[in-house]
Order: sequence, then C-alpha cells, then structure tokens
Amino acid sequence: MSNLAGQGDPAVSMSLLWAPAGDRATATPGPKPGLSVDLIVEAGISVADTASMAGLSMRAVAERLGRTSMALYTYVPGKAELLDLMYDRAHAELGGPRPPEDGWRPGVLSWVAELKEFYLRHPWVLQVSYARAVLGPNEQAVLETLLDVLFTTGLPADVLRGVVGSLFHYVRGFAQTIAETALAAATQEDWWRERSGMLDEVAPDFAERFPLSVRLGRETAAGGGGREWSWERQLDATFDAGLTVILDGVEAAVRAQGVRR
Amino acid sequence: MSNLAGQGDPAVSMSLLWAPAGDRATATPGPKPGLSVDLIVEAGISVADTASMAGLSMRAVAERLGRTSMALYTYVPGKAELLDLMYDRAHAELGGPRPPEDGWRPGVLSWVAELKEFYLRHPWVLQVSYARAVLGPNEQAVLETLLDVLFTTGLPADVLRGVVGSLFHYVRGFAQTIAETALAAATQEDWWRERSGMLDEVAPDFAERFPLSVRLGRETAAGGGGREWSWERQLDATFDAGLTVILDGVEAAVRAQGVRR
DNA sequence: AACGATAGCTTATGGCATAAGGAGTTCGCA
DNA sequence: TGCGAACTCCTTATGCCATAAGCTATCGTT
Repeated sequence: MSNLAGQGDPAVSMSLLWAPAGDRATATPGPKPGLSVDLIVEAGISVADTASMAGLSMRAVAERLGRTSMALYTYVPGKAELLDLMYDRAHAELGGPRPPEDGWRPGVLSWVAELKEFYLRHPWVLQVSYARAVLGPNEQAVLETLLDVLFTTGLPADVLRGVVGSLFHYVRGFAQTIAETALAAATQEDWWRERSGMLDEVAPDFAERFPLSVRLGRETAAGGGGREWSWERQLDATFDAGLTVILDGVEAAVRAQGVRR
Repeated sequence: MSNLAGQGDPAVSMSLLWAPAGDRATATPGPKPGLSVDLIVEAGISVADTASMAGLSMRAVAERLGRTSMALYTYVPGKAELLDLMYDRAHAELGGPRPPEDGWRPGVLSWVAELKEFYLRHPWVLQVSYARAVLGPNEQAVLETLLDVLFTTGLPADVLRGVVGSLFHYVRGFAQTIAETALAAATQEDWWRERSGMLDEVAPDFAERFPLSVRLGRETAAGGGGREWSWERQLDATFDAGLTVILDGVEAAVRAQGVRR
C-alpha cells in the first residue's frame, strides 16, 4: 500500500531515462565508481523479480551488490526514481520491431501474448502505474510496436486510442489476476477448495444471494462433459475469450469503415 | 510500494466481511467498546479518500477517531484486514439492483458509468488488487448486477467470463489513468506543456523514433478543425471509444449466436 | 606533495506496523 | 456488596523502512 501514483521527480527520472548510454566519458578525480546506474537498476529488477514489490528495499538492492543502502544514493536520487528506471528497463525485453504478419489480427495476438508473458515474468511491473508522469523509451517502444500493427487497419486515431487503451488495460489487468492466483496457489495448495469451503462456512446463502455469479463460474463449454479444469486452463480460456471479444469489436470497426468508404 | 497482493489472512477477513450486522448482542464484562469495526472502516475510507493510499496509516485512522493506533487492534487484526474491509465496504455505494433498461447495451453502459464514477471518487480502491483471495458481499453484488444485464444476451458463460473481465479491467485501468492524470494536473498546472517540454529537451529525436505514437496523439476527429481539447475531454472521448469497441465485440458475439441458432 | 572532488561508509531522524504488557473499567456472580 | 474475569485502551519497545548529514578514504590534477 503506497504511492504507486506519485513517483519521483519526473524531470529527474526522465533525464536519467533518456540519457545516451556513454554519457559520462570524462575522467574525474576521486575513487573509481564501483557501481553504475545500470548495475543498480539491474539489481533492483532481480530483487523485485524474486521478492516482489514488497521485498524491494534499498537495502535489499544494495546487498545484492555488496554495498550498503546509502551507496546507491550516489547514483540514483531515491527509490522512486529507481523504480521508474526499473520499470522502463524491464520493458527493454520487449518492443523490438517484429516481422510482419499476415493481417492485423495475428499481429495483435502475438503482441498481446508477448506482453502477457512479460508481465508474468515481472509481475511487479503491474504495480507501477501505467499512466505515470514519466515516460521511458522502452515503454514507448512497446506502444510503437503495437501501433505498427494497428495503423494497418486504417482506423482513425480516435478509435485506435480506445483500442490501445482496452488492449493494454486488459492485458495488464488479466496478467495481474493470473499472477496473483498463481502466487496464492503456490503459497497454499488446494487453494480453490480451501477458498470455496471458507465461503460455504461463512456465507451459506451465497448461492441464493448471487445466483448469476454461481452460474457464471459453474457453466462450462456446452460440449464439455463437465471436466474439472485446472485454474490455469480456466483462466487462459477466459483470457482468450475476452480478447476475442475485443478484437471482434475492432474488426467490426474495420468493416464498418470499409463500407463507409 | 508494497504488498498489494497478499492482504491479510483471508479466513479472518472473510469472516469479518460476511458477519451479520447485529452479531454481538450479549453483554460482556469490561468497559463498553468506544469504537466498532464499522466506525474504523468508515474512518479508514475517509482517510484514504482524502490522503490517498500513501496517507493511510493506522495512526491516521486512529487519530480521526481520537484514539491511538494501538486501540484499533482491539477491533481489527491488522492493517491488511482493515484494507480488505474498506475495499468491500466502499463497494456498498454501488451494486443495488437497477431498473431494467431497454436492451443489454444501455444497461452495460450505465453500469460502466456508475463504476467509473465510483473509482474516481475512491481512487485508492484501484490500488487494491482486483483478484484477491478475499471476497466480500458488496464487491460480489457489483458483479451480480452486471451479470443481471449480461445474461440477457443469451451468451454462454465462457464468453461472458471474458466479457466481464474485459469490462472490469478496462474500467479499472482507465479510471486509474484518469485519476492519476487529474492528480498530476492538480499538483502542477500546465502539466501537459511541462511534460512535453521536458520530453523535447531530453529526447529531441522523439518524433523520429516514435512516429506512430506522435501520430496517435496528434490526429483528432476528421471533422474537427484542430481544436485543442482539454485533457479531460480527450480522455473521456478515448474512454468512450474503447468501450464502444468492446461492446461492439459483444454485439458481434450476440449476432453470431443468433445466426447459429 | 598537496588539493579538491568523489564513493561509499557510519550514524541519526522520523516514519511505519505491531508485539508486549500494564492500568483502568465494567460485567456476572458469590 | 465486593471480587475476579473479561475487556478497552494506553505506553513502551522492536525492527523495519527511506533518507539526511557528515566523515573518511581514494585518486586525478596541479
């Protein structure tokens, strides 16, 4: 629980984010720097990957580098700015230009799949707000990659803005659900059973109060013989279903535009 | 930055969440309780509303009630559980059964609008994960309300699960964007200009590196004479555009089903 | 050789959640 | 009427956290 919103001074973060790689060439007096911003960002990402956001402390990062927490402040103004840098750096795993695919729909699908995998590798990224004041090059590249595909639809920018928003929010939101479910399931096995047992005990009238919710959870594909799916498969199937709906919406817009022309 | 994921002991939170109102009837020895769980939850919501998640501390909540932080621990096991209760209680503002509307689309639209307003009134709710282990009656009621509308489409549960996910994630994600932009704009006037100036200075080659992103931001509705919109209107328009895409996707599914029948 | 800039240290401050234990309050029951 | 048990709320202490301040050792420059 904390300020996901107001990160560090945007101006400071931004200049660090967009600084060319070999900016500091001139030799200076004093001891050689034993660390670098890059190293610290790297270490921060490792810590966040393994210990999650809650475990990300300046000390933890420093310890991974064999320093005390205060050593980091020589390189980085503070934790908030470090997080800004980590966030953007992590996105460097993605966002390269991609081979053209046949049509926008497969293109979007593979972009979505890649982004989802990325979020599941680095769930802490999802705790950093999507709409921050700071903006980094790698994050921007991810958007640009998506636009590469989306602009081929010929849809107007107004509509595309909405499409971009729905795709990003959908992937982010769903990835968070998956990540947290996985965490809960890992922490405690037989998690679903535990949870529904809890609910039965504490709210025996649940089925009467929320019949549609129960129905939503129970009903499976008409064809299925009632097989119990693992929560992974269930979630994946739901993810795909929702994505299909969104993309069908895009397709409708594309078709409508074709007619209008 | 902290554990939005793992809240308190789910079992404890759940029993508090689903406890009937007048549970404690029997008189007990000891001084009369000066507080109650309800009062504390109420106070917590006030604190979070005004001071946001970052300002939500046990002390702040207790001070609002004229107590020390430790007094709260008599009623509530800890901060994590308090947050679970706050989250669900806040949702009580919503979720009542609603008058039937003509068709599912207006129904969903008004549900979305109401939920969006709610999130903007209580942005801290968005910092609490949507997919938590605990589940409260009021949050559940919000889902049930949506399902009331969605099941009239006759779509199978598989698809509806996806629709529910895309709607929830879209509204949550977008509301967060709006809330944070509003916060930034309030903190610092002329925020957009400041921000783009910063970008120009630090990344003068932005337009060449990310041409499509620039195009996405610049192009406005074909009809418009290039009027500068306020960010509020711009965001609202984008929100509506994305929502339209999603609902068009639902409509496509409904139509396809009608044909298949 | 001496100077001044710098890296990374120790220490201190003020915030946080919350464990531990103590003091006063009010009930049921003798 | 009075005692003990149960209860509320407090003070205090512990151990986290970020980070301000200042110190020391290092090293390029003069």
